[in-house]
Amino acid sequence: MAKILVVEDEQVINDLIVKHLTLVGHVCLSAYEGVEALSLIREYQPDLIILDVMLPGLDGFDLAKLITNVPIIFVTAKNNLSDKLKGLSLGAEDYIVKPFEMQELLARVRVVLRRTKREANEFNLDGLLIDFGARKVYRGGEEIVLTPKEFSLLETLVQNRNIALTREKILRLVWTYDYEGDTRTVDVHVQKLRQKLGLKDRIKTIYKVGYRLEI
Amino acid sequence: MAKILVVEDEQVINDLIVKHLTLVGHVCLSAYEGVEALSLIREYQPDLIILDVMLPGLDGFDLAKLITNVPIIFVTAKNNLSDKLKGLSLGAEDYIVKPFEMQELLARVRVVLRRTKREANEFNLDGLLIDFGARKVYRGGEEIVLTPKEFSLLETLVQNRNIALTREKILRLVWTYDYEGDTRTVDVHVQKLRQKLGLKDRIKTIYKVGYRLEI
DNA sequence: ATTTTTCATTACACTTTGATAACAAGTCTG
DNA sequence: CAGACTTGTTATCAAAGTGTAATGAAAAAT
Repeated sequence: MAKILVVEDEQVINDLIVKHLTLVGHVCLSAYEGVEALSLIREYQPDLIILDVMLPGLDGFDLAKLITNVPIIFVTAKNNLSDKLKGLSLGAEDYIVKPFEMQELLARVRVVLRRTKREANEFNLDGLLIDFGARKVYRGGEEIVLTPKEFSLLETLVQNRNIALTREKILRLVWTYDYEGDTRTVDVHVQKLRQKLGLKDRIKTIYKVGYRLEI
Repeated sequence: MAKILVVEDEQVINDLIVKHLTLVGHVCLSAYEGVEALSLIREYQPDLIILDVMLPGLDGFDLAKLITNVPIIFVTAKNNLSDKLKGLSLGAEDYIVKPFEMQELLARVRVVLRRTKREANEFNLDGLLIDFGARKVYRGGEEIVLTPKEFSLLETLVQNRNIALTREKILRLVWTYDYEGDTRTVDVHVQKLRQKLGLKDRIKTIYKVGYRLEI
């Protein structure tokens, strides 16, 4: 399942959370204060952090500021609006107030993991399913076969969706960064994508600039 | 800025939510029951749905099952664990219990949008939203189509707002550095911007000098 | 080694842009 | 306030950009 770090100074609660998470199949790590948590994060790169706000020393909010790229669910005794806002604005995926039912925590963990996993691996656009792991694309269960270059182009368009990409930037991202070819090459591949995927309206041409995938 | 659909049968609450979301720059749609919501979703493709669980006819949970690809924040009066679990398992992005503080709702909306949309590089001027990443401009949700030169000119005016720019400087910034054309070309493009964007009063002419965007 | 696939390039039709000219309107200065 | 100069506004058309299909070389698969 997932590697989850539980940062909570009260040992009883920490153990309880770990026990439940382990029961549903996750691998857990415990930390009892902020600095310890930081080194565990660096060493083990957990998939999710459950983080108590009230910690001795470095508190949960300070810790959250130092973490990027790992989803966080805050846990706190304070049912206090400004703390909630603070947590959410620090990039928390969720916020849960003690006392909470263990079932609710588990449900929220499931949601966050489902989301982060799915986001990393696949993308849904109109009726089109893009599987980045397998580098395959499906429409209504049927695979649409893309060549490697076509898939890479689609991938960078999706990663930079709603952003205008110049042909030069696309060349650097999809081809090698020192590619010396014609920028018209990009055009031809974009046409292929539009045609194969039926994304005529989604992949917009920006005259004199490049292309943009609009979602 | 995002398109948000508010599905809530109590008009007072619906209006209140819409009011706050609009104040922070979103474009809102209201639905007062499930079937109406469905057709609005199909027609307008909102970026986010705020969905009351208790609805006449088709309820929030049933509605959620019919929706894919649009994030949902459930709103409900029931602070009831099994309902929360049901909502979260149906793929809700979040779950918020009445009575809630409007600030908390806004914070959760921000979190969901940050996650789904990725924050863009935007600038707000009067009712005008300039998205530099996408190279698009909106007024009241409607896109105003600018040509490449027009957008570049707008960009440099914004970057140098409240500074008087000579025509020569504008030529160097927007056109090529060694552009050999007439400075009257700048005038024509400035007129186009004033006309398209309704910035007659904002883009000031400085007699014998050039132009300045005043904010 | 032969066949198949991929993909860069070219060519040509079609679309969009925007520099310029020409005239109208506005602003300044003596 | 009149003339000189500056800026506003509109229309036009050459030049530049893009869509698309075809071609053949290079790479990959068989």
